[in-house]
Amino acid sequence: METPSSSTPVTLEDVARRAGVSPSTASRALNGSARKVRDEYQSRVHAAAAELGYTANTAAQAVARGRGDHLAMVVNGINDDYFSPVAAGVLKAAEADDRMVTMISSRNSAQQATRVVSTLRSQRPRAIILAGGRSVTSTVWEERLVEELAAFQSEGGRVVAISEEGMPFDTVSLDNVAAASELAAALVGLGYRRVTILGGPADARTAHDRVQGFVAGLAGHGIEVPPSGVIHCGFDRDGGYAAAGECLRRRMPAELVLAISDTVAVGAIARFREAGLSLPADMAVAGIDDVTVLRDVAPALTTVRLPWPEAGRAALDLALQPAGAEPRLVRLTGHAVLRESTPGIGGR
Amino acid sequence: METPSSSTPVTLEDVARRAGVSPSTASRALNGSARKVRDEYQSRVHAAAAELGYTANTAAQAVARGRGDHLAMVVNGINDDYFSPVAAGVLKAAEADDRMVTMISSRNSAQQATRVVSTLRSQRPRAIILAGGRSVTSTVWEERLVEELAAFQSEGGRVVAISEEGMPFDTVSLDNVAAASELAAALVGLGYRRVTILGGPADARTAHDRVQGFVAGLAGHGIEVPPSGVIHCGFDRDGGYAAAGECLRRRMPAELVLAISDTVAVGAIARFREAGLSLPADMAVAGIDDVTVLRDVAPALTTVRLPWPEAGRAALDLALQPAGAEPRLVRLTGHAVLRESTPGIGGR
DNA sequence: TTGTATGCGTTATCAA
DNA sequence: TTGATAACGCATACAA
Repeated sequence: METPSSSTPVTLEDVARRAGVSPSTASRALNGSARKVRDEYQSRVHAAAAELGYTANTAAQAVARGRGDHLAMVVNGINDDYFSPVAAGVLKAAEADDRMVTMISSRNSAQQATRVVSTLRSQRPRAIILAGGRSVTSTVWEERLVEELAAFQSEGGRVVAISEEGMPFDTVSLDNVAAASELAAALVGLGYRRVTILGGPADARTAHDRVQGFVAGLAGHGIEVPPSGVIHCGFDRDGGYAAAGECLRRRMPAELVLAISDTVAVGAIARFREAGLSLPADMAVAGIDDVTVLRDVAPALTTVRLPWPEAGRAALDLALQPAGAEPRLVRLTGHAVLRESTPGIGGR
Repeated sequence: METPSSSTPVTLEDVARRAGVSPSTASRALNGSARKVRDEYQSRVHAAAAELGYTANTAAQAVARGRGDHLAMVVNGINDDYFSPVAAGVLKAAEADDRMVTMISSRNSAQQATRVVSTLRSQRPRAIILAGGRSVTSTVWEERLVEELAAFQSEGGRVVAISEEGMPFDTVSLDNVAAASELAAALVGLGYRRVTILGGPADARTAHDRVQGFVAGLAGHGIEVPPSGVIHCGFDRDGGYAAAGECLRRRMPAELVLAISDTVAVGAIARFREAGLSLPADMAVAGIDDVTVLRDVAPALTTVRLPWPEAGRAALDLALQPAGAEPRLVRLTGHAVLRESTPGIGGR
């Protein structure tokens, strides 16, 4: 209960001395594993620790044990106040487990990601969680990234990737192709025929898969999307805004716009509205993710609900399990949620 | 360039041996401060480090130096995919500085926050950033929290609070009273007279200040808000939704609803719409924060733009400076942004 | 079960 | 400038 106005942290030795036991006993009583300490000592040590305001030095523990106990996560980038659903999912799960997670942004670049993983590695965390961010064709830097992660793993760390499959690590994958495909199919069912796809960055794996899913889903119902029917853009609101502008400029004959994400969809909606279109009457728009912050935009956005919280949970669970002989794969799927932004077309 | 498939991290000693120098020299060449190493050794050590793929063990450094170099941040809570603007601001600034920040949620409770700070303390971070979350009347747990933080500071750590003033630490404050007041005044200028306030949690300091600002701003123009004109609710979308429901139930004669935050406002909008009201014709709504994800809700939300990115930057800068004799205070202000959700009333 | 001694990877001290 | 040596705070193998 003391708040020493002095300046040096209380150490385990201080506690031990106060409790009249050896440092090892204090260690076992406080942070040790199997309870092998006499009840009397146990309580005396705890009392001493409380009185002194002792807090274990996790850095020292990490040195002694060879590895820390916290998680590290690499996210793609940080856009003002919108936080990637992936990151939120992991953070939420970590919150439930009372775990700390160190976050760092890869700034949307595999090169930076490599640097960043190297830095992360120096923290000796229990696990590194890599959230999204791969590109279609694996670049040199991406190979270096995998090497760096593999090195971390071979040192005893755990690595788990979220989003795209194909990395030699435990992976939680959201089936982007299936998600996009299901959505596309559902919308064809509502009568839409002429569609334009807002495809995000051409080299981003997630975006690529979703576009592919859209195309496949449409093709399954006899609708072909010409290459010109896919407009590439940034993966955010502004990207969608710009792409919608492009869509208008080209006077594309679309009655439905399929965006690779909700945020892109929202940007598109803003642009269309600015152009004087009335939504959803003049143009239907759908996205993917089911970002809850956007539940209340008008018209309510048709989307695919992706189980981000579950993905975060799964990633954490994988991270806490010891590594298996083979990389594990947890595959999660989403489902289309049809709302006002795609009321359907009477026709055909 | 090697990726050892073995299992033990490369240590400084390995590097030193490889370079034919002592560990001390290697340490100085790689992580040391003042350059006092012969050029030849310098390059030999760096070469060896690169060849071996050496990464400094920050945990060990933290032990040796007595303190780590990363930042820790306590946020209020994590709501699905919406991330507090404060946290985003700090993270963004950290991204620019290439710094890692360990995040942990206080789960909206001072008691948990105390626990959490204790945990954080054990990491021996360079600084702890506390984002919001204080209550109006300081509770016992809040006192404990301050004690805990003070202890951390007296051990050489830095503490900086964001949001409310009044803590004995360096603080970045967003003037909530002024923000709310300015908004209220502007809206009175648009002709609104009958207003209901969606006030958030009665005991949350930020919410309290904003309500106070609303009341003051209205009072400045001769408009009194009776106690019944303030409806308390959760600090999130669902809180706003519920409060708007309450507002309808009580048949409050409002023409304008002032919400303490954009998310609360959005919840309210959803509820009003559900009730068949046409916005903004039947009801004007305004919030505070200017959350960019919500820029595109329809009708566009009138709000107060708060400089969260700047706040994050300022907090980081304070955290990196050595502590001063007196707690520093950086005061930031926001400004009202009038948009479609409050078109104004011709009247009076 | 408890204590002693040693080690973890790095930095700081102090001779050389 | 460099290098041996002693911390740093904690965990653990081993002996008691």
